Amino acid sequence: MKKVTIADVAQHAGVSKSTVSQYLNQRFDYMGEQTKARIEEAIAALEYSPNIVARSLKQKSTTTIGVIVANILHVFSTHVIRAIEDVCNEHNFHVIICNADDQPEKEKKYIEMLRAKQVDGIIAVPTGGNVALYQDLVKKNFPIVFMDRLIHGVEIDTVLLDNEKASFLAVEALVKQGYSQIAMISPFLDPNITPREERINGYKKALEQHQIPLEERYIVPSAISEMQESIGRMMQLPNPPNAIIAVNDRVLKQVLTYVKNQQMRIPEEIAVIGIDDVPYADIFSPSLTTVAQPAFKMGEKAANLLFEKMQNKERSNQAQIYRFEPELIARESC
Amino acid sequence: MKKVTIADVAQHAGVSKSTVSQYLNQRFDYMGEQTKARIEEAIAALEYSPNIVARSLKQKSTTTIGVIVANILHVFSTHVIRAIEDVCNEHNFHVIICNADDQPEKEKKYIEMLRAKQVDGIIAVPTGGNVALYQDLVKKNFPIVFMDRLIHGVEIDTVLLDNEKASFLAVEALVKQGYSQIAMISPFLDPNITPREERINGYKKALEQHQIPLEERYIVPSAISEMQESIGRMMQLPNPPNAIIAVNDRVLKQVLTYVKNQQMRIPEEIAVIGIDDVPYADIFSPSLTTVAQPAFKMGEKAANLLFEKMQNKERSNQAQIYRFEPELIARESC
DNA sequence: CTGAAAGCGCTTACAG
DNA sequence: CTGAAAGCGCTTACAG
Repeated sequence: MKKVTIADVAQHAGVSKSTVSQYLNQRFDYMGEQTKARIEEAIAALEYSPNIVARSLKQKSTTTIGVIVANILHVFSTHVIRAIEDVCNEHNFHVIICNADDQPEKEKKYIEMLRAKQVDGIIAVPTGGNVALYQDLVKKNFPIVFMDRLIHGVEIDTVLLDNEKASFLAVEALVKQGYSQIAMISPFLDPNITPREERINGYKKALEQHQIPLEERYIVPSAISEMQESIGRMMQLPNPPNAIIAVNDRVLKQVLTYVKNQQMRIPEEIAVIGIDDVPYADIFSPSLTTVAQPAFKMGEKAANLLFEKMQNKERSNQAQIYRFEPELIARESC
Repeated sequence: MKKVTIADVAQHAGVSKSTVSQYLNQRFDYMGEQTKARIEEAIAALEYSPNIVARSLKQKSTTTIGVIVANILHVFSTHVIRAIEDVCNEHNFHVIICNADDQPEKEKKYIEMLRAKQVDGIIAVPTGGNVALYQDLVKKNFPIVFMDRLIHGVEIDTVLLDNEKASFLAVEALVKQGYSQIAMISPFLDPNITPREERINGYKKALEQHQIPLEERYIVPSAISEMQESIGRMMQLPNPPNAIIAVNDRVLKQVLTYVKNQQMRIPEEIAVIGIDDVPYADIFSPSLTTVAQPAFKMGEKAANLLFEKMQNKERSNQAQIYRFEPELIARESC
C-alpha cells in the first residue's frame, strides 16, 4: 500500500514535479490548459493527496496551533476551545489540545513539545509557573496569546473577563434586592489564578462603593474538599450572611450542596448568586441568578489575535490586555 | 532568530550529523563517552531542540492522532477527550480535536485533512455519512477506532455503551418503585445515531420483560426545540405516564424544564430518570436518579485500542465491538 | 510555459 | 566507534 507522491503524479501526467507543485499551489499563471487537465486527471486517477508534513518542513508552517488549558473538563475551557476550533477551521488550521492541570511541569513539557512539532502558535491558560519559558517565547517572537490569567512581567497579549466588573454586578444585584450581609466563597487564593483574586478585589470595592462595611469573615477561601465545613462555620457566626456570591461555577455547586443539606430556602433564607453561568441555572428551583462570561467570544478573540500575530510576524510593541464584559443574568435566586 | 538545527549541533560538537542523530535517538551502543559529553554540551549551549516535522517526514510517524467528536460542548465528548489525551500524553503523543457537528461533509474534510497531515491514527464518533471513506480507511489498513455509534457494514472496532442495558436499568428502577406508565423521551431518531435507537429498543424489551404493555404514545421523539410541546401533548393523554425516562442528558433538561413549568412534583406526580449522569444530579431537588455511562473508561479503551493498532500494523481480522456497562445511580427522583 | 536542481532538517543503512 | 551519502516528499528560485 505504498503512498502515492508528487513524483507519481508527475510521471502519470508526463510533467515534472515542479509543475505538479505549481498546480497544487494554484499558481496557474502560465500553465497550459492541457497540462492542467493532465495533472488533474492524474491526481484523480491516483487518488493523490499531498503530504502536508513534507510541505510543512519546506514552508515552515504546519497550519496547526496548540491550545493549553487547565482542564478540558471545565465548562469554560470547553467553550473557549470550541470557539478557537471554529476560527481555526475557517482558516484550515487544526488545533492540538493539552491539559496542563495547573502543573507547571506539565505545561513546560507541552510547550516544548508543541514547539518541537513546529506549531504556528499557541493559546494558553498559563499556570504562571514558567515565566522564564514565557519570556523566551516572546524573545523569539513566537506567536502566543494567553487567556483567563494575567502573568505579570511577561509581554503576552491576554484575553480575560473584567472580573472586578463581574463582582460589581453580583454585589449590585444583591444590594438592589436589599441584601447587605454579603459573603464571597472562593477556592484558595493563588496569585497566578487571576479570576479569583480580581473577583474578590472587585467584591471588596463594590461593597465600599455601596458603603457596606467589609466583614472579613464573610470571605471564605478554602479547598473545594473542605468547603462544606468552611461555609458551615461562616453560617454559625453570630451575624451570618444572608447572601452568598460563589466566585465560580465549582464553588456554586458547593454552596448549593450546603444549602440543600441545611434545607435552607433560596432566596428567603439565603440569597445566592454565581459568577459563571451554569447549564442548570434555568431548571434549578429557584432558577439561579448568575453573572455570565462570554467564553465563546473570548475564545474567538484569542484565536483572531493569534492569527494576526501569525500573519504579520513583526514584533508587536507591547502586550495588550483584552477585557470582556460580564453579563448579569437575573433569575430568581436573589 | 535562525533556528538551530542538527547541523549546528554537529559543528559545535565537532562530530557529524549522523552521530548527533544517534545521540538523539539514544543509540549509545558504540558511542564514546567524550563524544556523548561533547554533544550534550553542544545541545545545551545552543538550546537545540529537534524539529519533529523533519523527523516525522523520515520516520513516517507524527506521534499525533486525530479525534473527531460530534461536538466538544457535549459533556460526554469532554470526558472521552480527556481520557484519550491522558493516554496519549503517557505515550508522548498529541491529539488534534475536530468537531464534526454531525455533518458528513465536515467529517469528510477533517478525515482528509488529518490523513494529509499524516496523523498516526484517528478516533471518531462517526456521522455515518461517509461509508465509502470509512471503507477506504480500512482497506488501507489505517488505524482507526469508532466510538458511541455503530456503523454497519464497516469493519472498524467500536467502543460504546451497552445502551439496551441502560434502558433496562432505568425501566427496572422505575418498576421497582411501582411505576408502570413509563414514557421515553428522545430526540428524533436517526439510524446513524446508535444510542437513541438502542436505548429505545432496550426500553421496549424491558417493558416486555416486565410484562408491561407498550403504549406507543409514550414514546416521544421530537426535535429539542419542540420538545416542550411534545411532552405537553403526551401529558394530555387520557392515560398520561407517571414516569419518564430521558434518553440522554439534553432531553433530561427538557423534561425538567417541562416539569418545572407545570409545577409538578418529582417523584410524587411524575418520576424522572435520565440516561447519562449530569453534574447537577446531586444538588437538584429531589436529587436525580440517573444511569451513568463510564465515559472516561470508554475514551481510555478507545485510545488503548488505537495504540495497539498503531503498534502492530498487521490487519486485524474483523471488527470488534466493545460494550461498556452502564451503572444505575439511585437518587431520589423515582 | 515547464523542468532540473537545491534544499527544508532529520534518519538510516552502509562503509570503514 | 563515527561519517558520507542518500532519501523522506514537498517547494522554490532560476534557467531556458
